[in-house]
This record gives sequence, structure tokens and C-alpha cells, in this order.
Amino acid sequence: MPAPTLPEKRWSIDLEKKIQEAHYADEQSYGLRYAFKPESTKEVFVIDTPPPYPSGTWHIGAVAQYSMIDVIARSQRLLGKEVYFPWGVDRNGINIEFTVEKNTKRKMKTYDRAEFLELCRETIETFTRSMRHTAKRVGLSCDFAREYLTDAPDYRAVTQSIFVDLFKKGDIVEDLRPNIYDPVEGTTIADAEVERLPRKTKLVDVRWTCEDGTELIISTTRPEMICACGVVVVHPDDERYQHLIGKRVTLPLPSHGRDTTVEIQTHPSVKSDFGSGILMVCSFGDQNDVAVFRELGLTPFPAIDLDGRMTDLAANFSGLTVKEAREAAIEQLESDGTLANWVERDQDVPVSERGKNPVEIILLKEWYVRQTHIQERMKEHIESIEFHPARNRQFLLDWMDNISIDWPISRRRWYHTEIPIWYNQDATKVIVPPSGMYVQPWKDQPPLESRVLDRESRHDLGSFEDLMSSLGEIRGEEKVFDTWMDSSNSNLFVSGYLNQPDVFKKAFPTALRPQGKEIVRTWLYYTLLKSTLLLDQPGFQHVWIDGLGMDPWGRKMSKSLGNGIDADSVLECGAGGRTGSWKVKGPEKSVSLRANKIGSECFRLWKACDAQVGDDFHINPEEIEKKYFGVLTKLFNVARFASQFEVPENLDVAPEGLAPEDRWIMAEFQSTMKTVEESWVNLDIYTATQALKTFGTGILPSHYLEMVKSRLYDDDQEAAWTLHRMVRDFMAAFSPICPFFTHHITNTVYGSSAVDVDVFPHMPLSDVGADTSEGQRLCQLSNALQDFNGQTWSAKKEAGISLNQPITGIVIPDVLNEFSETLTRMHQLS
RNA sequence: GGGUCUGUGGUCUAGCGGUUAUGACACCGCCCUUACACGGCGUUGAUCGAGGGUUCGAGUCCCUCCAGACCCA
Repeated sequence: MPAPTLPEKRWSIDLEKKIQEAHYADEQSYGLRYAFKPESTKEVFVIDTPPPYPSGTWHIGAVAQYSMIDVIARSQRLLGKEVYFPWGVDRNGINIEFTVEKNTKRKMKTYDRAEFLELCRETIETFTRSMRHTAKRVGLSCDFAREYLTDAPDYRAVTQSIFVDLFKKGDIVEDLRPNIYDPVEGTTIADAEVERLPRKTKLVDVRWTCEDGTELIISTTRPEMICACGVVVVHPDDERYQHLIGKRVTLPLPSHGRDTTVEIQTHPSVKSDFGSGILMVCSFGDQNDVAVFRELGLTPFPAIDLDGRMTDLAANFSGLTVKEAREAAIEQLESDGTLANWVERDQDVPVSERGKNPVEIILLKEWYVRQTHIQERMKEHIESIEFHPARNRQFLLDWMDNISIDWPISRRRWYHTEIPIWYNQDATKVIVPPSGMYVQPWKDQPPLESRVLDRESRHDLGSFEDLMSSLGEIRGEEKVFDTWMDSSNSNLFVSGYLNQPDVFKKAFPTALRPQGKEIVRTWLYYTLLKSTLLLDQPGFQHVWIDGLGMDPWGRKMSKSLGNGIDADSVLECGAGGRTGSWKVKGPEKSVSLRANKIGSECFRLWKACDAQVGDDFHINPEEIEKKYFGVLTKLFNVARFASQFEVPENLDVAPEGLAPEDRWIMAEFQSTMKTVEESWVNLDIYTATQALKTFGTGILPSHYLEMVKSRLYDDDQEAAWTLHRMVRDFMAAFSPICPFFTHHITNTVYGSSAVDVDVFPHMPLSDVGADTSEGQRLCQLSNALQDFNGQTWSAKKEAGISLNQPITGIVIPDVLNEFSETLTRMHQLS
């Protein structure tokens, strides 16, 4: 008998790395294997992968998610699709600006703009490199040669072209509206970028006096805003205050340049049980104030300027920061004797997500994407998208129900895509660039092919070249886009919008949007909004939303908790004989976790097997190794065992005269493969992996191999064919989960790689297929067979004899009659 | 404060109105049986988050509460 053709005794991380490096080293053969071939006649399957944002470390939860996207990509190739699995990197945004500011200890606006942009670009480039490395280490089969960067001219050109198109259509407007503004960073932010931090604050009761002398008490946490008060309101049903309605009341603090009294009106938003039940509405203390001003048609008073300081309106508090003004206001109220009472109170303060600065709502002229008018149409499109898991559709719809204002897209920052617009001297006309061109209006003149439009009506007035002389001095827009304006084009970009119209025709709606559930309201929502506004289409066929990676106790991983686990340390665990150890802060004390070997294959297998899509998953390296490395060892040894028997020349045609147990295991195998194929079609990684694991580590080695061992040792051709055919096809079906593992085994034993299989394997034994009565009959014997084997092994153990010794008195049940010869030989029954 | 989701042996997980409630890992016991001791076999171990209800019958449907996650005010 020849030695096994698989020489290694077991799977190892060093072997994994060796195979992986060879896999990626030759770019040409890598391209043949994984590059997108748009001219292919196969069904196109484009994945709109989430372009990661390089920040220095790639979160292990995100890497785990990404590896599952790779499983989908590979399984779709296995099903015969032409897959485009892009590799994109999201590099625009305020994060990298913060990093540069922190590294150089200088604020952005103290730099020359071009100089600052260059610093950002250099920094993000180093982060991008380490991210690419991790992407390959976890085995992603992206089209790396076609890498796209959201800060590259070709990508930004698409963002700018879409802006121009939507502007011409009237879906993007410019307006003076209340905006959420971060005074420290000096920029507008969107609703979705606001988060809340708990803080202690003073809730003060202020005595106000009506013109007729009636006194009333108003509770507020923002007395500095009194100067911007537009109206005082009570609930229309509040019996206590009916006599106040219609009266005018005097502001208890000085103001400048406005009427010092306001009217008392009613509004249903007032909570009568909060404080005194009387509310002052100021421009703008919070979102409710904005709504009341709009509903009552009041003119706002701008109390806070762009630097976060009080305006002249605040009279003697003018020039103070909001915080200083609040303290000064309380002091003055106290000395005036109008401060009735105050209490310390817990409050969640709205702050900017990135800068953690308290935000204000102020009036600003900004650019908006109109969205409130299109919600119903969007919902119709969303109905046609398949969600995995299905509950996420509702998650998205619920968020949409909360949308009441348009999406502000302009930002007063720098390392972002520029708003592609110029204004003529009297600002009545605008100049927009031609489609497909990237422009930087803050430093460049418009290209000659640009068009001149009327700023209000958006009518095309002619080409810039022709009208140039009549426009006077031209001013370029300095503002930039919110980064979601870029990322929400990703599906259009990867599907060939603007750049490859013929590809776009067959690739859109994009086959799949995989993402994390924390960005449903941003990335997913904004992308679907774009598809609706621009193309009146759904955007995707499938949306696949995964849960978040948590620490071993189910908490979010974060720097401040000290419970983070680095992705590379898990992937490299076991390489070069180095074990891994992690100090992680648990809920009570620090815990030390250890593992000997994990690597990409084990990591991917764990993620595929251990968590259903959409559920949050706990990441514990110890557990990953304990539960799943053994599975790899087992499967490896099954293949190694098989590899010592000669591979039949023709694996495609089943030989005559298969033994009953060969036909039985084939029936079992085909039933497993049917489940696996259906699961791959349904993007159901969990079910596919479970089915393969159960078959490959259970019934196949424990029962079938034991039953046919002696036949194999006797050079039985039918048994060898059955085993090899199963191992080969098993590896193909398993290759999306563990590509390098299956590649190595199949390449070594069969001379062709499992990762290159592009038709899902079907057995040439249709008479025992999963849909046949014979196949079903055989599968129903499996329990009896396993019970019988188990009982026989137990009997030998009880009798104190080893498994290869003969035993008497065991009777084979009638249902297993067809296997009696095999079972007698296997257990040495006599 | 509100919405959505989740809650099954020590850990992870199956379950979709009727099962003695799946598996896996860990634990414990036995076994180096010519692929694998990083293996095999076997045994423990769950009042299915808590409490109500609907039903002949409930992890499974409904309500309330508790805990966690995500989102929002």
C-alpha cells in the first residue's frame, strides 16, 4: 500500500501561511482565479463590500464579518456565478483629519489647505497598507488589482457627477435651515452622527413676569438661551394655565435688538408633568424647538455663532461661550432674585459622534439631499429586496419612519470630496463641471466644458467657455461632502455606473449588500435613497446584515473598556510555534486567554459555524481553538487516510458493483450536499457549514470508514472510488469556508484545487439521490446503523475486550440485513 | 423615556403549537483499535431569563417585568 500522498500529519498554521503566500504571490494566476471578468457569459454577481475605514487597527469583529462576505463570494463562484468581490477602502472623512491633528498637535484650520490634505493622504496610505495585509491574511478573495479608494479622483468624480445630476433634477437644494453644528470642529453634522453622553446639569426654575404682573415659573437647563426665546407654550389641555394663554411675558434676562416680550401660546409637545409644565421655546435649544418654530411660523433669533459663542442678541453675555454664558445667566438670575430654585439633574447631552463635543442647532446655509418626499417610493423598492435575516427589513423601515428633515450633506471640513460648484460674481449663477470629471473648486477654476446654470431655477444657460467673460469674478465652493455622500455610491461605483454602462446593465440592482447592523440607518439607508432618487430602482437584490463582534462576555469591544482583541494576533496565533495570549478586562477582573493555534482557516470556520447571521457574536480565542481546530484535524486526517489509497482514474463515472454501505453513504452524502447547495443559494452560511461539519466529522469517519477499512486495505476499487469521490466533492463544497485547507488537500491528492470548482458537485449516482425513494430509504437506515455500531462498541468495552477482537452473541437487526456481511467483518462478530 | 432585536445545560447552539428538548465544546469515566490521543467510546449535566395568560397541550403564541445589544428622543 502506498504512503499517504498528504505527507503532513496534521493541519498547521505554518502550512496555512505557506499555502496562503503561494496563493497570493503570483498576481497573474490570482487574477485568473478571482478577478472579475465582465465579459463572462455567466450570471454576474456583484458584491457591494463595505469599504473599511483605515484607522490603524482593523477591528476583529469587522474582520470576522468580512471573512463571511468572502464565504459568500466563494460560494457564489462555486454555484457558477461570475462574482465581482471588490476591494475598496473608504478614506474620506473627519477621522483622518483628527488623527493628523492629534499627531501634529495642530488644528486643521491653522494649516494651508493643500498642505493639510497631503498630510492626511500620507497618513491614510500607511493605514491602508496594513489593512490590505490583514485582508489577505484572513483569506479574502477580492479583486485586489482593481482596488478602489474613495478619495481617488475616479471615485470622487462619480460622487461629484451624481451631485450635479441630482442638483439639476432638483433633488439637491441649498437652504438656510437649522442645522446640527459642532462648534469645536466648525462643521455641520447629520442627525445620524449625533450621539448622547450622560452629564450632570442644573435644571433651574426661573420666575417670569407677564405684562399684567402675573408671575409664572419656567424650568430650563439652558437659561443662556432666554435671549433667543420666540414663544412660551403650555399644553392646550393644561387646566392650570388657561388664564395665561394669549398674554405677553417679559424675558427675565437682557437681550439686544429684539422685542423683550413673547406671547404665551399652546402646543401639544409640552409635557405638563415636566417642571412647572410651562416651556420656553428658543432658537434653537433642541429639535423640538425647531419643530415649534416651524409650526408656529416664528422667525428664529440666532443666539450662537459659528465659533460656539453668544451673538450680540445675548446683550451683556455676547462673546461668551455657551457654557460660560449659562453660568453667567444663572448668576445674574440669582442676583436679580428671579431664580426660584435649582436642582442637579442627569441629562443625556447630544454630542458629535466623532469629536464628542456638545452640539448646537444653528441656522446655516447648507446643501441638502431632499428625502422626505420620497420615503413611500423607497419603501416600495425595499419590499422587493430580500433581507438576511428577514427581520432587518423592519429595522430599516422603523428608522425611515423617524425621518422628518432633509439630509444635510455639506461639511466645513477638508479631507472630503469637494462640492463641485462655483458661483459667479453676483452669486445668481452657478457653474458645474461635466460628468466624470473630478474638480477642486477651492483651488481651481472650472474646466472649460463646465455648464452655467441659473442658481434658483437650475436652467442651463450655456457652456462656461461661452459665458466665461460675462460671469465676473468666480468663487469656488469651499465646503465638502459628508462622507456618506461618497460611501452611498459604492454599489453604483462597483456595478459600473457611469464608467462601464454595458456592465452596469447586467450588474444593477447590485446582487448583494453585506454589512453590519450598526450602519443600517446610514450606509444602507443613504445608498437606497440614492438608487431611488437617481434611478428609481431598489439598489440591491439581497441585503445581508451581520451582528457585531463582542468581547467574551457580550460587551462591545472598546479602547476604554480594555477588552479589545487584535485581529492579527488571532490570525497569526500558532505561526512559527508562537502561541497567543490575550489580557482582556472582564466585568470583574482581568482575564488571561491563551491559545496554541488558530489561523485564518480555524477563525473562518468558527465564525461560519458558531453564530447565526445577524446575531451578535462573542469573540474568545480560547473557544475558537478548542471548538474548531479539532474539526480541521479530523477532516485533514480523513483526507490523509483516503490519500493512502490509489485515486481511481475516472472519478466521474461510478463503478459497477458498489457495496450496500457505499450506496448508503452516498445517499447520506447526497442528502448533505443538497442541504449545502440550497444553503449556499440562500446565503445561509451557518446551515451549510453545520451540515458539512456533521457529515465530515461524524458519520463519515466514525461509521463509514470503519465499515470499509478492511475492504480498502484489500484494494477494493469500489470502496476507493466512493471514498475519493466523497472527499473530493466534500472539499469543493467546504472550500468557501476554508479555502486554503481544501485547496491544499485537493491539489495534493487530486491534482486540482477545490477553490477552482465552478459547478456545484452532483454525484453520478442519481438512483440514491436525496429526492429518490431509494436514497431516502437508505438515509432512514442511518440511525439503526449508528445505534448498532455504538451498541457493539459498548458491548466490547463492557466485556473488557479491545475493538479489534472478536465478540460473540451480537445479533444484527433485520433492518440492517443488507449490511450483515460488512458488519460481521467490521466488528468480528461470531 | 421610546423603538427594534436577543435571552435554551458551565460556554456556544438547534428548535418555528404535541420530541424522553438537538448538537458541539468543556467536565467526568474508560480506551494508544494498523488516518487521527489535536483521537475514540461512554456517562453526568437545562424547572428553555422571571411571572402571568391563550390552548386538551407552550422554549415555541399573547401580556407584564428583568437583563444585554443596536438605534432614537
